[in-house]
Amino acid sequence: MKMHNPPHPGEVLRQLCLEPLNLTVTDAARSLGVSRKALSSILNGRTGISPEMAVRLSMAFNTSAESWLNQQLQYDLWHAEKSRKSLHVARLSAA
Amino acid sequence: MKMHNPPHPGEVLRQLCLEPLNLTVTDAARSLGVSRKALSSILNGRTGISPEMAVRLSMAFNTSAESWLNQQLQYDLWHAEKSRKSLHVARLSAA
DNA sequence: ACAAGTGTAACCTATATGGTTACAGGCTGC
DNA sequence: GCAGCCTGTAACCATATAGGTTACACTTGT
Repeated sequence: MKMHNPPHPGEVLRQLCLEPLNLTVTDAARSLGVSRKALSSILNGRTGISPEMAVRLSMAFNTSAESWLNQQLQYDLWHAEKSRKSLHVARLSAA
Repeated sequence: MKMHNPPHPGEVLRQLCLEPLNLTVTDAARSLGVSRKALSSILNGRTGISPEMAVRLSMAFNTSAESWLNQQLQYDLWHAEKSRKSLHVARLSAA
């Protein structure tokens, strides 16, 4: 049912990529070709994973770009669903 | 392999939701609770599907918000992959 | 004490979403 | 012909996001 608060992709990135390799934020950012601030912002849940960042992560960690964007999608969607009740939309489909 | 240029979600929206119900852009926008310009911009591939818009579509057409965002993800990712070669990223993982 | 790593604030930029208004073109019916 | 409706879109606005640089304070290890 996927009803639980999905973690921010930044948490996953830190736990699954940086920590196992004992990478510092500074070093990882340098390798990714982004600023230390950009990576820190993701790791601390302040910024989402952009399509370009997903491609960078896939290159550096030999993973799937789609999986990163999918985690971001789940995270964004979960928060968007919280405002579902406040949107006034008329039903147009059959049922 | 999903290697083909994915269609913009706006095309799909028009063909699968508006046309079957004989909905005008004006009427659909009113029902969705957004401006006619916002919907037109999506239908013509100029704007992506935002999380909030995905929830609106799911309410109006009794569909899954996730499916709309997934289509958007595929579309965005396909374009982001095109710049993969121009990004300088150092490999950090094992292989 | 000093160096390294970290989070983050302040500032800049570019881009994206979406609203309102207004216009021009295409139909359709009278 | 003309009125009415639908459409795309331009111009303008506000807001939010992503990312860059610089600088600062804090913590930790040597």
